[in-house]
Order: sequence, then C-alpha cells, then structure tokens
Amino acid sequence: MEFNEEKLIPQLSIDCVVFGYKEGRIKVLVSRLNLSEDIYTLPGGFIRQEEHIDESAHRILEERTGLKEVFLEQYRVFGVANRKNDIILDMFEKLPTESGINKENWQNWFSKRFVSVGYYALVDINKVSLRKSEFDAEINWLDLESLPQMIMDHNEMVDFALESLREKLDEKLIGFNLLPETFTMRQLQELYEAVYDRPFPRNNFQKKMLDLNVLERLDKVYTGAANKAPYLYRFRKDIKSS
Amino acid sequence: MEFNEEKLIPQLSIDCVVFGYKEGRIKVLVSRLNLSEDIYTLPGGFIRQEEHIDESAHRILEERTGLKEVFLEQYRVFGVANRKNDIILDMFEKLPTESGINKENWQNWFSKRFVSVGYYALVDINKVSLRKSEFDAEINWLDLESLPQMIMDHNEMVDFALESLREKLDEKLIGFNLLPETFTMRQLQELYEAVYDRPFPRNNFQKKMLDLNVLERLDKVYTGAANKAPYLYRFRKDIKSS
DNA sequence: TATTAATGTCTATTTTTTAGACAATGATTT
DNA sequence: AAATCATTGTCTAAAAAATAGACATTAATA
Repeated sequence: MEFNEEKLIPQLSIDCVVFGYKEGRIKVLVSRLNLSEDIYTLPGGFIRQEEHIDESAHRILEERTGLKEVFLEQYRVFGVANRKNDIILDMFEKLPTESGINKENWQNWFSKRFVSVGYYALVDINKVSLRKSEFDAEINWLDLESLPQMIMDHNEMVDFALESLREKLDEKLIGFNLLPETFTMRQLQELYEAVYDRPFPRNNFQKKMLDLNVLERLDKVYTGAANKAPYLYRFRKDIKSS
Repeated sequence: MEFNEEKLIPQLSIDCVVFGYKEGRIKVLVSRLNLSEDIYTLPGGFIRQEEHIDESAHRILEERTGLKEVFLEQYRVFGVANRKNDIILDMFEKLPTESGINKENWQNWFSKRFVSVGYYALVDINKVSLRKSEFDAEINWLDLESLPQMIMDHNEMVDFALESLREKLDEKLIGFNLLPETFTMRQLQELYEAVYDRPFPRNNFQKKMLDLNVLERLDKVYTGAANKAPYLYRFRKDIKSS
C-alpha cells in the first residue's frame, strides 16, 4: 500500500470477514502480522476519497484474493468509543526512523480513533490465490470454529458476520457463492450444516432445495463409491440476484 | 451546535430516520431548512471524537425530540462516491462573512465527501416535543407516503429504513415502541397494516399476537361506541429485549 | 449374483397458517 | 325493557407447510 493520507478518508476503515468452505468446515481469511508476538487480524483497509465504499471493500479483497467478482455485502458498523489500533501504532513506534517508511505520518494516522464498516464476503475457496498484504507475515484460511484471538473487535466482527450470513443464506440463496460451480446435493447440505452448525434431514432438505427452483440438474457423478451415484447441480444463472 | 471541527470525526456523519405513528399513518421526522427554496433533510449530525456512534445518534435524536430512551438501531451505511452536501455548502458560501459564524471552517468541513451511517428510531409520537436544530426553519412529522424530495440520498435512506423496519417488526417485537403505553388489539393491528401497507385478518392477527406471549391484558376500555368494549394491552416489561 | 451404502422420491403425520363462523357485549333505538 | 347494531373475542374447519417414515434404485464390492 502506497500510503498517502490525503487520498484516504481518515478515522474510517473497512474490515472484511471473508468466508470460505472446505471439507465440511467454514473458513475465514485471517492475516498474521509480522511482529514479535503473533498478532492476527481480518483483512482491512481504508477508503479512498473518490471511492464508493463498496469499491474500497472490493479492492481490499482483490488485493488479498485476486478475485474481482465477489459476493460482498456490508453488514454492520463498528464504532465503539476509543476504538484504536494500539498494536499497529506500537509497531510503528518501534520502527527505526530511517526505515524508508513515512513513520510519522503512519503514527499520526493510527493514533486516531477509527470507525470501521464491516463487510462479509462469500468466495469459492478454490478460486482464491492468497496474497500477503504489506505487514502480513502470512494470510490463511482458518477454521471458523477455532479462530485465534484477533486485534481489536475483529472476533466480534466475525460473530456478527456469521449472524448476517445465517439470516441471509436461506432468504437470498447466497450459499452457492461458497461452493464450486457444480456440486452434489450432499455437498450443499453439508454446507448448510456447517453454517448453521446443526444437521438437516436429508429427504426434506433435498425437497426444499429443489422446490426453490434455482438448481439445474446436470449429469450424475461416479465417485467410485459402492452406491448410487448422485447428480451434480449448478446454480441457475438466470435468477435475478436481488 | 457549537462547531468545533477538532472534536468531530471528519467526513463521517449520522442520519436518523425517526418513525412515528399517528391515526393509522407512519410518520417520519423531517426538517425544513432556513433557505430561500424549501430544502428538506432528515435529522443528522456528526460524531464526537470520544463518542460511541450509538451515543452520537442518541444525542442527535435527543436534540430534536427531547427523548432520552429511544429504540434506535443502525441499519446501513451510505457511502457512494462523491457524496457531498452541496446545498449546505452553497448556503455557507452565500452567508455574509461577518455573520458571527465561522464560515470558513464550515465551508471547509462541508466541502468534503461524506460517508453516513443510517440509524432508524421508533418513538411514541406523543412523548416527543419537537425542537428545531440550528438552521432548521421547522421540524415536523410528515407522512411516510408523501415525503417531499429531500437532500442527497435521504429519500433512499427512508426506503432502506422502512425495509429494515419491516424485517424486524415481527422478529423482534419492536412495534410497541411506536405505540402509547397501552393500546387495543385493533390499534396494534392498524400499526402493522400501516407498516406493511396491507390488511391483516383480524381473527388470526389477534391469535398470533397473543400467542407471542408478550402482551399483558389490562382492563376493558369503554369507548362509548355501541359495541363490545375491547381490552387494553401493554407490552410486557419482563421480556428480554435481544 | 448377492451385498452394501448412499441416493432419489414417495407417502403419512404433524404442525402451522389461513379461512369461516358465531356468541358476547356496550351503546342506541324502539 | 326489548330489539338493533357494530365490533370484539374465540372457536372450529380447511388449507398449506414442515417434519418424519418408508422404500425402491443403483454403483461398486464381495
């Protein structure tokens, strides 16, 4: 990130809860920072003066995942009093002055209280090519169930994002964003079970999904298992997304 | 408002859609500004450096209504590119320099692009004592159905707020915030009909509401009408609000 | 060819929602 | 004092939706 404070809106940030799905588990994209201790954060960034906030969020996401077209939606603003990124501020204080980074500007930037707009994204984890952002030691998919303690209110951000996801998964049929192009009914059901953390009865789940009229049935897939081969399905492209 | 830009977060505002209910109609609190043309806006303001954004919203609301305890919830961030309050900026440009107001600071403040956090409130319209804010020519309850064109995206803000209200009215049982302390089943039904803009069958509406187990039945009220007197109800105080 | 485990779908049951009906009641009229 | 009238409270019937149970089908293996 070339830091140019005049091009950014001060005291306002964006943080993204990026959900993925793999082998029956919901994953969240988390960065580990390049510091002495292990510090974890959600992917985040700032809003350029001329950007729509949705564009900012997409840009922040593309930097980390390489994805351009992503399901991404704001879900909540985090604005408690005195909400500051003390750990990052600390990091800059400890930097040597001659490190080539404009230390003073950064320090001034991060010394302020920030309000953050929370976005959540649903991505096909196989389409993502992870890219470290500046100051990231690594960026990885971590299990939603066992996230480490993160910076500031980032754990709470995940909680609220999951709540929003649960509310919208049924209503808006957005779950397909987490799956590959084609999938079996069982995979879809396992996704739902992972999101809601509870089992669904197989027969009625299938009926409900088919009755939605948004799935296109494709060929059977022969998995090699000693049983009836399941159909593959695809989300119908001709559905209006609203 | 004593303007002190250093105490406020720049480029970030709060706008409130305040819903009331009177005689079968949903009302919205709207200010008319003290300008040559009629300019209408939602109640809004800014966030003090040390404030939780929820506090800011409550403060903004109390200034206009005198109410301290109000149902108030953020529902969406409005952050399109180049979102500026040109009309207010224009107003300051036309002000005489010696008007006692720090014209230059205001001009600088409003020349920037703003991101706004949308809140909606539900109030008992009878408890409100309206107070003009600075620059308001008047502030009034206007019919939701026939709002005038407002500044910037304020009409869109109302649309989204109404959508949020509809989503939560059932689920969260927040409708009682719009009614007086006690009310009849018919009044409650008429409120629902106003919010959803459609009729509900009387028998099933009553059953559904009573089955929620949140209403306390009080005495009958003798209205003087030549028919059976309805019971009064009150929202049970011992319900957890989450 | 029999066995096994998962799949696709059907029917039965239960629950919830919606529709229809009617007695009860408070004031007014006769 | 009795009849009328409009609204209220609640009951039952019908329809729809959700849940549970059952079973034939099928792809690989024994």
